[in-house]
Amino acid sequence: MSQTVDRALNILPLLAEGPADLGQVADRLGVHKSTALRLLRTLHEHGLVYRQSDQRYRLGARLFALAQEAVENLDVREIAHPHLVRLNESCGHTVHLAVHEEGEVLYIDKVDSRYPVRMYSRIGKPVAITVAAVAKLLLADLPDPERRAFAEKLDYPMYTARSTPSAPAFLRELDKVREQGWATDLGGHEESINCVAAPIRGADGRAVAAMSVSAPNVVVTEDELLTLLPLVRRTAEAISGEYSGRTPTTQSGSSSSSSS
Amino acid sequence: MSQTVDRALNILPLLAEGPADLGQVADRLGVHKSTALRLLRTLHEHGLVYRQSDQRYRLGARLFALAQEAVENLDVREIAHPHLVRLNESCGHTVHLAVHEEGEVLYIDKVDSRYPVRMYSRIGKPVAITVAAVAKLLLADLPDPERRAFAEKLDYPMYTARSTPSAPAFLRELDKVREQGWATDLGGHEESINCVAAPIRGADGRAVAAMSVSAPNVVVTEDELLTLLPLVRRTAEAISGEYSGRTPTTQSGSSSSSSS
DNA sequence: CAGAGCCATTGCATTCTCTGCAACAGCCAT
DNA sequence: ATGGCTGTTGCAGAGAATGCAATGGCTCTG
Repeated sequence: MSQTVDRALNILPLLAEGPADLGQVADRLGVHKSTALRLLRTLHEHGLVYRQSDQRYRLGARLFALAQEAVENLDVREIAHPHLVRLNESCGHTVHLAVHEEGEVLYIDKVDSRYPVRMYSRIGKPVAITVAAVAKLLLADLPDPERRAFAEKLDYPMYTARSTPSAPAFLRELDKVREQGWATDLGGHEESINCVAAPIRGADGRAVAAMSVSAPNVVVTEDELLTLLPLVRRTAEAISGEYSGRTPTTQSGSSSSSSS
Repeated sequence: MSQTVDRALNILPLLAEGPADLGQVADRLGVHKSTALRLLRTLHEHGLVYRQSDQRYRLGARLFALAQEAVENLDVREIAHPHLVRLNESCGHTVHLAVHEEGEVLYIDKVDSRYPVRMYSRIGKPVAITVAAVAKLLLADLPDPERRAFAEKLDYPMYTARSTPSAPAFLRELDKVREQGWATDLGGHEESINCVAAPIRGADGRAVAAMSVSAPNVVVTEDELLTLLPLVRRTAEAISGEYSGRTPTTQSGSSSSSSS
């Protein structure tokens, strides 16, 4: 809608691939160097772009701050977090919280007591939408025609032999998920990883988020993981209750701490 | 430099404060609603802004993805990470990695084996620049006049009684830090938290990053924490060596995994 | 049920901003 | 020195963004 802004914003994903100099940016944008320069300058002033010592441009620091503020403003996350922690404490497995946004499903929170390595790297990342348990729940909740249209547009990569192979299979799966009110991913994305998920619903009954517990085969079998289903569903229910205002919000939110 | 882009980008921090509707955005931007609408649309198309069900706008998902890619492209981080993990394994405390960028010092990595809660929330967040050990190291490395000018412009909030109170005190501290090649933060930000930090230097000797180990008083005393100093410095040295190409980069980088 | 009021949205003419060009400056390598 | 490479700036023209006013959808109210 706005050419200038459009061009400027196209620079961001471009730089996300790696640092680039003025010429490269101008070329890939299809504009004159001077134009690219001015766009980069504006981005720079806003801190979205950083100029490193070799004069090349990189994505800047403000981007982190913005992304962080964005995630902190998601009220579902705020409410859900203590529940996720509690669930994690009682079962020990990885717990995820995800939402549906603009055709993508992405993690907005995660608690993992065992593998702290690179934990943050998953938050904000779109999930494998055709296989992830949380994705199934969120998509199953869409109105019929929309769901159908969406399923048609998807790719169905075979991450493993148990991945969802096609749109019809996916739609069948969604029907089942909607029916039973919970979902699983049994090795559909990574051979050795299973998940159980339950939806979090707002006051109007629509799924606003979904949560899941994931564990590798080597720790618990599929059957053992399914044992946790009632607990997961209860947790999701508790969050739903609080989110939709039915429950008086047990205690106040968390605080923060810090260090250097 | 570019009015349109400038306006569009001003929307982002505005929305970071919380969701807003078209009218509010237009007002705070000082432009006509139709203009604001078109800007928001453009941002929307790029996924930087999300329109929630009540028609109000929020920061969008793409922001996460971008911030994530940005952080993954920071090569210091890539190289440092395994070292940080190893250090964390051997001492058990929180380990941070930070860089200096555009007048801010921010964490770009963190390993924390004990408190998985909200781990990610610290990454990308600007540190308390007047007290954090990593900030002292990075600023101590600036050329004299620049350092001086920068120190003058800072605020010196008294987080605790031991916070750096003023620019002169800060500059003295930086001199000391530069002298000794390492830094501490002893309760300067949070009464009960101490840190020890060491710089990571590139081939030209300039500090490209700094790392620290932090622990609360209740776990280890100041003196005990200082015991770790040699280990921290050795780790920083190892990372420096690898980053500047002196060391043959032990093994290859990491991979990724996933779940749902 | 009608009507008022609010908000988002659109078409259009005007105007102002952005664009691309060309010239300039700094840097490195030849 | 000199040529080529990069980033940078001034300028005039052109195209794009702007604000206005009018429309359409919605909810709240009488």
